[in-house]
Amino acid sequence: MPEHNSTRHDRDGVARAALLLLDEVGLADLSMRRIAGALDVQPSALYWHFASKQELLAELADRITATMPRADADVLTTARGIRDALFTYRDGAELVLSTSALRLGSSPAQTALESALRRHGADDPENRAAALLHFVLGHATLVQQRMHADSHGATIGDGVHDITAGLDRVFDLGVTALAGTPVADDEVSELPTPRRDRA
Amino acid sequence: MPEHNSTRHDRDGVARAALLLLDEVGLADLSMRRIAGALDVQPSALYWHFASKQELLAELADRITATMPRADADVLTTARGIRDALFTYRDGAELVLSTSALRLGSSPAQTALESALRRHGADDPENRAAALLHFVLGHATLVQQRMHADSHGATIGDGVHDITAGLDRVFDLGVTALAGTPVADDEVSELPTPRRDRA
DNA sequence: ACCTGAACACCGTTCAAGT
DNA sequence: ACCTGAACACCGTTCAAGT
Repeated sequence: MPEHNSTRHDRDGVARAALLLLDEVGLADLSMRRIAGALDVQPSALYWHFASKQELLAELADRITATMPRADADVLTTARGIRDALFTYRDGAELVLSTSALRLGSSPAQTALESALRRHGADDPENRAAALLHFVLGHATLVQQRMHADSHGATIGDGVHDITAGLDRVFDLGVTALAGTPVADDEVSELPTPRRDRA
Repeated sequence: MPEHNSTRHDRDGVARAALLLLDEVGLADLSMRRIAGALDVQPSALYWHFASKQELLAELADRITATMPRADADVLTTARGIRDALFTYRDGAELVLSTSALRLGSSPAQTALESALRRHGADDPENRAAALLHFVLGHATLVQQRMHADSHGATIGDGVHDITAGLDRVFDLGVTALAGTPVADDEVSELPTPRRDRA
């Protein structure tokens, strides 16, 4: 059921319609002509609001990653927040990955990871944050593609549960390992990390 | 300069031409019509060898990942070998990532990582291998896109050296962290679960 | 076994012209 | 400020027909 707006549109409206359509049809079928159709408008009309499809996709990627988690969360929670933001829209991870080639060091996601790592007392927080982001993007892209493939592919038994659970374990293991062991407790002047003496 | 073969082609020849063309024009411009043109053939001729473009791309991805490193290498060497295989062709990482949604647990890359992890004495080698592969794919995709973006984008000074070097550090840090600390040396005999009593 | 020729239903993008 | 209409140079895929 199309939108049928008799009003004219602005940049925000176009982006919102495109995001809705992305969730319906997926990235491969998200054409300028389809977006125009959803807005009851000629394809050429979109080029008043965006210079190119690439620019429109970049806007969508920015909107997807704009939903960033609490600023005071720990590393695992922050990483999960990023992953879940990518999961909010169909093919969100692939879209962000395709788009985030530029501006590698400045994304809000990487910033959030970096400060969480600093609170955690990890060494080399900049590079660790980058590695963590690369892992999350790769992982989320693969998981999302697999979900899509399973949904209309040959489903053998009910292995879906096991697969999803297994992938969640892979995610937690990856994030935990990449967060790193905090540096020696007595070296951290400002934020004394809890010592593990409960064994 | 096109190929100009007057002979007919087989599946292997089509795949090789496509791989060559991929390196020249990149994934976005790798159309069936262009591949056909490189072979001096009508586009429809390709459909005798491959059922769809998707199937052809999957074949290319398989060929890219078929170059796997020595079977007895350590984890870092194995991971670097996978990354370098992805770097062999333009957009190789993106292509493999797009294609490897299916058959997640059976790739030769993951198998190589898993046995390297076992030799390293890491715990939970299956999930670690998966996490490692996700990281390598995400990292390589981002690096490769950035290389492409830099090559015809706004280059500020000579920051390319620093960027590449920084990304290499991120890669090594990520792989090392994901490889995990080996379990205590004297516990590794058969497989008795290690008790952590070294604190 | 391998390819041509023609067709079908699509693409992104540009640009004069309308309101 | 926002859109139409028409055009241009492309896509992937199918299918009868050729050799």
